[in-house]
Amino acid sequence: MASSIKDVATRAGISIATVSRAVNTPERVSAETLARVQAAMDALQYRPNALGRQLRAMHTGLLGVVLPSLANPVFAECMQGIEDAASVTGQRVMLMTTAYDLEREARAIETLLEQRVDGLVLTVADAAANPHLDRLDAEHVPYVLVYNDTVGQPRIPARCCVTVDNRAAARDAIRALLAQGHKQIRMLTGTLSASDRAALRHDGYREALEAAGIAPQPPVEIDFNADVMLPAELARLLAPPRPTAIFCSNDRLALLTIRSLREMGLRVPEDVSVIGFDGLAMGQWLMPTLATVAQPHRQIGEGAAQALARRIAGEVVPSITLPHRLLHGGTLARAPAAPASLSVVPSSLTSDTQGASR
Amino acid sequence: MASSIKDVATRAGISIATVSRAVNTPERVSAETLARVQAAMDALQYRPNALGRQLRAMHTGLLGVVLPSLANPVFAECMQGIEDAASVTGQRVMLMTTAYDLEREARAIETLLEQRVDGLVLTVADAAANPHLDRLDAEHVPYVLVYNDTVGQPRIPARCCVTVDNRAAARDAIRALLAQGHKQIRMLTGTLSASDRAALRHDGYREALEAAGIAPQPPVEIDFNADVMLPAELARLLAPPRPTAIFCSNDRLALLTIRSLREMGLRVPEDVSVIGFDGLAMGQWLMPTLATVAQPHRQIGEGAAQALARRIAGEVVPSITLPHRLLHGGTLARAPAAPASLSVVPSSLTSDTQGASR
DNA sequence: TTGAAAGCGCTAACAC
DNA sequence: GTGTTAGCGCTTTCAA
Repeated sequence: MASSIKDVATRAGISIATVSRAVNTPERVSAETLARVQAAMDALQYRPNALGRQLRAMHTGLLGVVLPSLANPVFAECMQGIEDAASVTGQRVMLMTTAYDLEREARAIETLLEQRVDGLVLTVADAAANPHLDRLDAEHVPYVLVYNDTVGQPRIPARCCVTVDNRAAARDAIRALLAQGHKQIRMLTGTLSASDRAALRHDGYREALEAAGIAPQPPVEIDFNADVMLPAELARLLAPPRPTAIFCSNDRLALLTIRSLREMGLRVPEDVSVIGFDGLAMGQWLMPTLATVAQPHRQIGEGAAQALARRIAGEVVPSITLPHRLLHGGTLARAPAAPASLSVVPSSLTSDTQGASR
Repeated sequence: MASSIKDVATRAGISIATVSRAVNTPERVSAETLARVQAAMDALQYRPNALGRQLRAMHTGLLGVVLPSLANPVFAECMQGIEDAASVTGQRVMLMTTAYDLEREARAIETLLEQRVDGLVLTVADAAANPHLDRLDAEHVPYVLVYNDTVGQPRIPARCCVTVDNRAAARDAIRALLAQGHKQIRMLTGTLSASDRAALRHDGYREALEAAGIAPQPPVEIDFNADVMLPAELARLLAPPRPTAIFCSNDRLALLTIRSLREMGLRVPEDVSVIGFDGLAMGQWLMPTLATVAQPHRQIGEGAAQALARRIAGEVVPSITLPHRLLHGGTLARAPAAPASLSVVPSSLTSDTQGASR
């Protein structure tokens, strides 16, 4: 049984109030008593009980974090940023993951609020249409969104998002492709309707192409969690007019694409250029390095924790748009004079069903 | 101000005891009062305060997690496993990261214990020589280690580790290399003294080679966090007798190695085979896929959470050794008849100091 | 089936 | 500089 303030008081032969002062405001305690308290605390291995303190104080110094999954390095890095920033100000962090499941999201928020976190950092599928956020607003719970991007959207009141400018970032990616002479640029994305930022990235894709006088092809949507590309999907991705470059809405998809292309005998970047989105550290360990639009995940997390701290303090905090950075990696090269021909239908287009059947 | 049990009681015209029962043991409350309590709770948006409950109950249902960093996908995945398992039993999870810093480790543990977590899951640099673990033992705090591997070590009492058999796993990696005709096999590792498991992997490397009648070369140690390989390190890695295969103590190092080799014109796996350790999901998205010894990170996390639950319940729980899995990826091929010659000293061996100077 | 009351560990207002 | 005491929100005896 852990010892309490009472035990310390008894042992030091003083009142609990003085022990409390010794712990929290030692300057208001005489040197002599302070020493006695110290001795007692050491002897008893006293460790203040945060629960008692928090119950009394009506706040906890706890931040609740609700993210889809740590298996995605994007969120893992962001979480690290949150933790870093929180630890600087002595806040602690409670994490719950949701796998984008609305019901788990609800439970997570509820649990965190029962624990009386001072505020929440969260990522949801679509921030403009999330019932839980409406409730948080109604209950005046301080919260900050990460990655969700409602900045351009008309909302009153606006939600505090810490994010990059997804649309502009996507435009930059496409422009980098255009600058290398690419005209046929296809987009590969996770389910558009399931992610506000994916939709925004698609907008950027369209805009950049249209500004260049090129008619964008419809994006190829594939299941967010797949770790193989189905033959049908690959076929759609390469359907005529054969693309010389592919813009993927995230790095994971980009890696998957590169692999699929190579398996069917296409060279990256000689035959097809590929650019991703996220800037996973890992992409830069590869050879060739992955061309991508890097998001400052760590800073997104840190920024969110800081913004949240201010919201908790009662400030009105606007959304924060952090700069993205185009990484001109080795998977991006000049467009080939003529698209590589696929004389033979590669095996992966016909027989790779077994690997894909999970 | 959030409403409390007292508010609900007042509004429902009953005592707080009955409200408490309505929440926790509704079967002991008459249907009629239950309805009244429900109505009051809804009207007041009542949310039970976990702090009060926990203070009273003398346990919290909180698990403390202490890990080096979530930027490392190994720990991120493990953390996801912990969270998954915890959420099944209604436990919640508080995370603190340490960057392997002993002082941060101490603070993290202290903070978590002040919050009265029921137990801890942690990874430390060297479990056999960690002062904090000794204190946890002395205070009878339930805890479980992940990745740390003291299984083979004589210790009384043994610490509960959830891990793979690092030594055997390394042996398997080397055997796979031997089976492909490799005779000159070098090992690349992070600082050996800083990691009990790296040391064990090195043991496995030595053993497997010696069993095959081959004298192992000393391992090449490089800074754990570097994201470029220094020319001097690369030179040591390739020093005669020129290796035809390289065993890296983790996947990150393996990726780095592959990149460095390719930059100097060596082909992987044609000239040099590379095998890693960890089984990062990402390694399988690459082309060629990374040969590696996969650890079941998710299950390690889940297993730890479950083991911890049992320790909290008072059981004595032995260490758990989870199976590793050899992934025979594309970066591993038959040894070349003669090692590739490096006629010219590649530029990366002489001039790449700028990239490395961070 | 319900209520009164004690107490979990702590802080802060107030009195000395 | 120190002590007394109320009370944060909750559960759980014990009585009724």
